[in-house]
Amino acid sequence: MEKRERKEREFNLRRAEILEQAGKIFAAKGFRNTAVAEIAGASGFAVGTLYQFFPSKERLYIAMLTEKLNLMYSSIRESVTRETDIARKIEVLVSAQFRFVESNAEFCSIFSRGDYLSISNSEGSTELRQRLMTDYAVHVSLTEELMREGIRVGLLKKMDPRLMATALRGVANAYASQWLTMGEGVSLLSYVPFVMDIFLEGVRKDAH
Amino acid sequence: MEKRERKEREFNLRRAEILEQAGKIFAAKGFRNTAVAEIAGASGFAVGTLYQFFPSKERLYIAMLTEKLNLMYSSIRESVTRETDIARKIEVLVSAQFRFVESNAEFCSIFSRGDYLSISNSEGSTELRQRLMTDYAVHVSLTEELMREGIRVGLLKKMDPRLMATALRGVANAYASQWLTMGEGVSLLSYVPFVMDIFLEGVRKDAH
Amino acid sequence: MEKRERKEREFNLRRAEILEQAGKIFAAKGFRNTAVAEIAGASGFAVGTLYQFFPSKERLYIAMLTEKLNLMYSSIRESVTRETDIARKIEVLVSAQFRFVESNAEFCSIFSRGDYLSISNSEGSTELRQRLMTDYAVHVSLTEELMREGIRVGLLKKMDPRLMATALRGVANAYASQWLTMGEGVSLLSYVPFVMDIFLEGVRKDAH
Amino acid sequence: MEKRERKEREFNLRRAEILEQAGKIFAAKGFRNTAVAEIAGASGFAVGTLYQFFPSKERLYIAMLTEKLNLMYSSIRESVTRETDIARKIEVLVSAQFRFVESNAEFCSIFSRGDYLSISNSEGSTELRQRLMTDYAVHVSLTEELMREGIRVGLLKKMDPRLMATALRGVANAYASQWLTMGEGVSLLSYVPFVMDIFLEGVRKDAH
DNA sequence: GATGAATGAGGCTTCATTCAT
DNA sequence: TATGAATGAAGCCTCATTCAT
Repeated sequence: MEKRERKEREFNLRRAEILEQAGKIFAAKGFRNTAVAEIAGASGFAVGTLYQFFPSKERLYIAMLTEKLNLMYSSIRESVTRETDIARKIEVLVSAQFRFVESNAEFCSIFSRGDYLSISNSEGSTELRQRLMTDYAVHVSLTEELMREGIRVGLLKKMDPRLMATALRGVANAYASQWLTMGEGVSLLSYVPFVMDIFLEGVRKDAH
Repeated sequence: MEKRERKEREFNLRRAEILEQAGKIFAAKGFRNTAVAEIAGASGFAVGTLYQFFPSKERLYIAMLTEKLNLMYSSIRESVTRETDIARKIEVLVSAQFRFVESNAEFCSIFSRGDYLSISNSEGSTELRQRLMTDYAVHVSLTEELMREGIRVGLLKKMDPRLMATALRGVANAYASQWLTMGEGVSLLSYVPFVMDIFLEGVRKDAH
Repeated sequence: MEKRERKEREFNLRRAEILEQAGKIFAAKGFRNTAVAEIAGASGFAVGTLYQFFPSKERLYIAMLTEKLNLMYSSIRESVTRETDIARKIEVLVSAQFRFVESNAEFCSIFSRGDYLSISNSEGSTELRQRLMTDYAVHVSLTEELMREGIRVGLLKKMDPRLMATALRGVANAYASQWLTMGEGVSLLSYVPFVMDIFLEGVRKDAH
Repeated sequence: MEKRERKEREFNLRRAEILEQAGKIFAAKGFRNTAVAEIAGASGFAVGTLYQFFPSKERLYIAMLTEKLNLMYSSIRESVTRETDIARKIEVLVSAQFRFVESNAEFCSIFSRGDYLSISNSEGSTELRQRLMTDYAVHVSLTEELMREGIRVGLLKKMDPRLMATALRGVANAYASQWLTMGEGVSLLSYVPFVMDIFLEGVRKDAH
């Protein structure tokens, strides 16, 4: 019987539609300023229907955040894996992030604004924090791993990989943030060379 | 008659106490999750009393944010002005920020979380955004100005000063953020040399 | 599908029930002295439910006032229109008003007390004032029109119709007010002949 | 020792000043919409000082109302007593009322709006109602007495004096109300002849 | 006696969640 | 299964009254 299967597909489609709309609205207005009714309206369902997909506003928020974030992390991981040269790997780490930010500007503003910590201090809060932290830690590990490899192969100087990783993320995030708020017509990707140049060579004038 | 003077001093003391407590609680729970009654309780006043110092929860929030931020900006500006060497100026730009972050960890987490955008879409919202933007723009200008001077005196290579300034802020903020969340026992200030090294020299291994 | 129709009917029934109870309580205690929770309780709904019918306490008050007032005005107008003789028209103007007052004693006490001006000086206030004034002006016009016609057909003496209309309303209102406050067992309608007699003939003893 | 005397005079002056300002503001905004602080400000005293003259907002309101009302009643009574002719007495009853309304327009609008019933249903309410009723009853008695005398001396036709009194007050009040709301440049007193004419002769055209 | 800052109960309104249809 | 009206707890703010100075 394929009925169950079709049902499940439909269920997932609806669930995705809700998450899609929720992402937009949460991104635009923040967690507390967003009413469940609004998300329901935007996704074409009744309020009560939302509660058949997600048991609470909080869990909907958490689901939206973690699923989308994991999309970003895995897309970055994939891109990096595809490269073999360590210099290219590092560059791709940045460009993959930038590509995601460009395609998900609204969503990313949640993080550039930190709204993800707006949920109450109840149980759910710590759970979300945990999941986000864990996912983030994985991403950080990846970056640090690349630094370590860079040192091993003689591309990078000897330095605590964690310090280098933090710096790289800092530069990348700064450009992403600036692009998100000031967002001129330019593509964020066009900044990748500058990120790499500053990160690798620094800004001091060469002594000749 | 010095009575008025004493009154005014007392008024300011109480106002400061409220701002102090409000800063802590807002930092911990965000704007929407913080109840006015909670701030009142923490600062030892009745709810109604708060409203003799601030006409609304929103204005209290705005006052807290802008006053504290300006404290940071002006302390940074002062420190920078005291130096004459451009390399030192840049270093002090970072260390002064780090010093402020260390002394105001809770407060700074508001920004590392972006909660400052949680206030409603009413009039106050745009006003706050304006003030914050303006203040921030001044700080950005200062950084860019230092970059420009660095180029002029031959310390920094020729590059868009804005790109360099963004990168510097990115690296500094990344270290500050990490320190805020992971906060080990180490002083944030001890990272200044690493920031400067990475920013100026980059992380590529020297060819010898 | 008649479901929507039934829903609408139910909606209107509930709305009417709320207006009914609101009318009673507002009449008894005035606008400011009446708590929304009280109306909710009296009409058997939760507080939040009221706000699905009326967007604010003020709008509920305005709705209650204007809808009921228009009921009175239109019932008076209808009664008057049904008559042809001008003397009868004038008499019916009074008796229709008295009949309404008898059936809506509580509501009318709002006006005999002027509570309708208790709402705040905000936007809503002027709007209500406008609507009431307009509706009232229409009623005054009707009365004056009758006076004018009375003069034309030779029933009434030549005098400013406005002065006569004001006097007639004054006498009628005085009886209604007295009945509302002192309200003995007698019907207010039984006073119509006295109103007419005094208004038409005056109280001076006939010279014979 | 005349110190006590001077004190008392001062006390009464201040008390009168407060009542004066309270009258204006209550008249303009109603009981519930008027803040004690506002009255204090207008009369140049601190809030706490008001409470040395009146134990509560409610009692201040009651004092203001009853004292001013008694002023009106007694001025009317005096004027009436000064006349000997019954026709003149009745006319003076109206003109004295009109004169008071003209000099105390703001205050009178309290009654033309019924705000005097806005105070809470607690103890004070019934007390105020009682006092107002009593005072009003005295005034009604006076009017009825005049009617009775008018009948006795053959000026008025035989009719229940109460019905006549009510009608007279109705006509007078209607003109006063209209003058209060529409208040053109004309003096209210100029309407006395019309009141008397309509009341005594009615509006029917004389058969000739 | 005069002051006005402090108090806190009480009011209006919002909105996440439930449940009868 | 989908709906959306009903619920009521919780939040922000006001203001009559008190009391330390």
